[in-house]
Amino acid sequence: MSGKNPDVDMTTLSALAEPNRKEIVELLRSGPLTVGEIANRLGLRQPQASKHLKVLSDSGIVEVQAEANRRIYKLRPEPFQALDSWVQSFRRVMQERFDNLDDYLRELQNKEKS
Amino acid sequence: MSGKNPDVDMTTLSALAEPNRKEIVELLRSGPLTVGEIANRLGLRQPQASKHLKVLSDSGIVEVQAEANRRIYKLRPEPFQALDSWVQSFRRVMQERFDNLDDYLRELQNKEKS
DNA sequence: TCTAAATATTCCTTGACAGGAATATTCCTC
DNA sequence: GAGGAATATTCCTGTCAAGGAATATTTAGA
Repeated sequence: MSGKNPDVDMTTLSALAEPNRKEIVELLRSGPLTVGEIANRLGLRQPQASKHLKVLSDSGIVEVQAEANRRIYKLRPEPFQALDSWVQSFRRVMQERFDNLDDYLRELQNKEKS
Repeated sequence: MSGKNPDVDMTTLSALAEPNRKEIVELLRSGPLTVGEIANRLGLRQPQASKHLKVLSDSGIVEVQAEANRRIYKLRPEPFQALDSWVQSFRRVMQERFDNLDDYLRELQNKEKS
């Protein structure tokens, strides 16, 4: 038909595919945080927190603001917008319309099992 | 404030975090395909294609329909819906509103650099 | 300048995982 | 039922990434 589908950076996905990093992202949803606070709230050791934050930072998910001794990390909007666009490109799949007979029959079969 | 945020299964993310698997998913966006077709179009060897499809299947991203000799794989809507909900829970981040002074000042700084 | 706090970095080890090659399994056709 | 096509599975190997521990770096303050 028309133009290309939106894409999402693999580094975004692989960064989010690590449990601790995903938790960091969830945590930062409510606002910027310091490395120490992140480590504390998630029960991580400081070096691991720093390492995970570096990965998140390298992938552009997070940005740093130096505040004297501390580094304040916050989420960046772009990766989430890109991820959103990408997922949206599957709206046809998400609609879950049963357009053809095969799907319809398989759905009937499933209902019979219950 | 109110209820909990939507969550997304880690297996969904880690399954998608592998380049070949993501390509398989992109490919299946246009419709169900056979293992052989998937392998051909993506330049994969059949066993690797099968293995990746197993991972995708285990995570619920994909489902199989046996058709005699062949196995037809197609996308399942649920993981994408879940991923969509999850990303939507970051809408505040995605809006990129500069609600506070800090952000505003940093934005000014960036503009001065150019 | 010395110290302490906050953070980043390095080195090491271990486990997970992806690819290659070979083989097993299933099903159709003759 | 023998052979071949399509797919799954197993075994092996190498790579990469995460955690632990130690150390380096930066900054504020006395």
